[in-house]
Amino acid sequence: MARRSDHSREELQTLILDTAWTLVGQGGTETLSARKLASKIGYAAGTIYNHFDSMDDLILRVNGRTLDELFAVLNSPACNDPAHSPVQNMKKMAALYMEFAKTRAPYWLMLFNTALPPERTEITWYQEKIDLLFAPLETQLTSFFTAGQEKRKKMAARILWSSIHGLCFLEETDKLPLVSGKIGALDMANYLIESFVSGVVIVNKLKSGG
Amino acid sequence: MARRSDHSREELQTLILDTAWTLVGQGGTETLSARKLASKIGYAAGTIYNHFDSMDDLILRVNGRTLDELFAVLNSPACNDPAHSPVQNMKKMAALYMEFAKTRAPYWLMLFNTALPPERTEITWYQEKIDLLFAPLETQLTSFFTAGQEKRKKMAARILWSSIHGLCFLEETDKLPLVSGKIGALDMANYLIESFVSGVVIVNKLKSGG
DNA sequence: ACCTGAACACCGTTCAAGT
DNA sequence: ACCTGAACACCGTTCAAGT
Repeated sequence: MARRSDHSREELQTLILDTAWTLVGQGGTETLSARKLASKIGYAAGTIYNHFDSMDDLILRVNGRTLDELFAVLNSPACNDPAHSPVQNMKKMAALYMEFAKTRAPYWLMLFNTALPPERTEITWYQEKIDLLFAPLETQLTSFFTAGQEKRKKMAARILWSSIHGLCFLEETDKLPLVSGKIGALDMANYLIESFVSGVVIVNKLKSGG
Repeated sequence: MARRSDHSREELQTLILDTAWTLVGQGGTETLSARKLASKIGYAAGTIYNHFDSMDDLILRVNGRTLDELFAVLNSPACNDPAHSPVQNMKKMAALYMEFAKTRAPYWLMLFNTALPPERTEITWYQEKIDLLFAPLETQLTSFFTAGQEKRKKMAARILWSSIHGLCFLEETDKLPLVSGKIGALDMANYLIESFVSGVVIVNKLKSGG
């Protein structure tokens, strides 16, 4: 059969992506298959390959959308409040991140369960989205570093981000052993932020000679 | 056909597990399939289900073996050296962990890409293996806490572990944006350990009234 | 130019039938 | 008691054939 006039090329492309998004939301990565997706939109499975390189490519696009949503969350005024201290703002960011992981679990899990393709260095749009995620945290950290400590500030942002992610990830996947009492990953993230920032201030003073 | 006298029940069970181990080592989780595994040991695919509940169960056993290896690494004298400071020992632990992640990549990745089954609360042997992993780190942290701060010490161990894992994970999966210069996850782990421990000491002093 | 249907090469899992 | 072979219900991906 020939081209169908139902949808333009762009329409069909976003229809596929939207439907993939819905399927992942319903049951995680496992629910997403080319055949299921195709039947859902009334096309043959092969048609998907006319609009996406592979299922992995499609998953990457879904992940891109998730990264966009995550960025919106971490950029919300709630965790960039001038009336609050940087530490308070960062604690809020951690809380929002963990809430995102819980409420959007299937998307968030897919983000980390899927490996980037080997030619990932060429997928700059994806790396750029990831880069963006670290910016809000860097902003909150500025007051603890001098102008000459740009590199250390970048390190601190990456460390905090990875650490909070690690806590969240191990908790969500039940790989973080419980502490007696009702202590969850968020309490630990708060403890981490307090201690790490205090420590950074000291270490910085020592390095700058004092 | 009937039971074959080639292998005893235990022999066949470990043969399956060993072969699964080899397959994962060769090409990661994707290389492991019931059919491939069965043909490799000269049995029908169905036989595997006579010795393991499912492929997920088998993967869990492989993960168990990985956890054992990881524990051996983190328990090595190299990172529990009385001649070294706790901070030095913890840095060594971080280095060994990251080396493990690199050299045993397929096993290490499988550990975190596979979700625990819903009845996980009943799989105590797995949770116990995870628990064990945190013990060496707790040991190194003892000197920074008083006897009454047991809970905070446990928190600190979990935080440091999760954080180092987070750094390692994001780096290994290319999700940690680079800092200019040759700064890798290990440098960040070292920075984290220094700063966090310094911070913990201060925060503890404040809490105990000073 | 694009869509289909069928094909290819795979999966996990179950189970009657056989010894 | 345990193993097989075949079956069931799926996969991702390709591509000649059709419009």
